[in-house]
Amino acid sequence: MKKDESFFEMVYEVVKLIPPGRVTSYGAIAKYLGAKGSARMVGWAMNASHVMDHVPAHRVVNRNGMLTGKAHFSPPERMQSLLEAEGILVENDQIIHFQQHLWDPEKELAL
DNA sequence: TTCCTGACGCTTG
DNA sequence: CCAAGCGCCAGGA
Repeated sequence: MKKDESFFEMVYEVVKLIPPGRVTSYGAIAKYLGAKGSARMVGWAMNASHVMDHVPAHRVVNRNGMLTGKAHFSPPERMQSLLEAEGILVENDQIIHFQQHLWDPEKELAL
């Protein structure tokens, strides 16, 4: 992997690799990047994602499958709409069958 | 250069 | 079981 890029750029690549209808957690990405304890960095990177590149940040949620970052979308409901458009049911800002849609980079990419 | 903040996660009370 | 606090790393002021 390219490590010359900033931390958030690496996060973008992983998020972009998330297939439609799948979701992942900040911690999973952080762990995959080696910053297992720094899930916040992933979320922080996502915040800049909407400014840097078109990253499917709506496919990234916290470890509970809760749309904690929805507030950063425009409008916030956009996040849930995008997820439901991919076949992911969301209720009360929480993904239904989160584990079922979970896409773990360490498992899927099996690096 | 130093201090503060942040779309999280885990441990402890 | 529910609530609160600390720890993580990087960027901006």
